[in-house]
Amino acid sequence: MTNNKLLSDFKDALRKEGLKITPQRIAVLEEIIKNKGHRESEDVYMAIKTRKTHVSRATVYRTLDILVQNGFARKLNLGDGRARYEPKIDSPHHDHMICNNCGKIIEFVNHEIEKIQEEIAKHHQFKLQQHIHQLFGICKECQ
Amino acid sequence: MTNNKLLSDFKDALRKEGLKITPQRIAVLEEIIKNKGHRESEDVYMAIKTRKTHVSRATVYRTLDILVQNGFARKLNLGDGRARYEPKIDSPHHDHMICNNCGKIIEFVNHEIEKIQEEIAKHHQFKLQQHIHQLFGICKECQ
DNA sequence: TTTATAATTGAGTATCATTCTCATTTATAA
DNA sequence: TTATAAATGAGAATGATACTCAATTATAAA
Repeated sequence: MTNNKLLSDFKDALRKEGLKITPQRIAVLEEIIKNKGHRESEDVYMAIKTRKTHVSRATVYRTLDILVQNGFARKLNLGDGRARYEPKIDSPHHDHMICNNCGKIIEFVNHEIEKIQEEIAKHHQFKLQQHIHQLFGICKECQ
Repeated sequence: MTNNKLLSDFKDALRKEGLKITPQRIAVLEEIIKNKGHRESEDVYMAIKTRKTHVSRATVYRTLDILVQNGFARKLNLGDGRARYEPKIDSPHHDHMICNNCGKIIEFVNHEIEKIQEEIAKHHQFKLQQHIHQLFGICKECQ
């Protein structure tokens, strides 16, 4: 998926929701899909501010919410009090391994776990909507 | 494990750490092992305050940390900005299913997932220390 | 048992990410 | 071009948790 396609998808989504297409919203989308991954709101705010578009922290938070709500981004809670945002497009579902020493984030995918999860939910007649699966420890480089 | 045994274990742990045995610390332990599970700090604070021992929020937070550090309690991050604490004694390792509607917390155990997790970590030469595995959705009663 | 003292406590303040408020600005439909 | 509802931004509010420091207390030693 090209960035142009993404951009127009985002504009479509905004229209569909009755939201306006503003330079700030476009800038947040562009910053997020740069695919540096796992960005903090403050990060995104600073990057946009430094580069070109005038934006406020409030608008960054608001736009990140829109991105999450419309499936363009995923919001991660790594337990340190600061949310992270990653682009959701083109990236298959994955979970995260976080280094307790250097903070590095490694993505992992495991279909077996996904399957077992679903079985567990089913067994409890629980309608599974999302999940968080994070492994914390010390990465290869930090040992 | 009786509560008396637990109490004396806690006292031993405090001594071992060079910490003093205070009524406030004992009260926090007692409140946590009541096994209502998944207690918020504010909960614990109110319960102790209402019943008997004079205690402050600060001391509750400090003591909960001591309990976690010494393996008497586990701290949960459910993504809503308020930590939960559960007694760790006698309870086998488990993860949590959280109802997005009513907030109910259901515990689940799955050894297969634990095993796969370890394999994933090993594969990345990652030294696994803790993990978070939470399933969010709608519980049986809320459907 | 008393004393000395370092640890603990509590009240209130600080912090920090995030959300809210509301006056001003702007995108967009007509 | 205009009208207007939505969006924005600056700063204040929020809420959980951590910090500060003077007063209190547990405990080891006398």
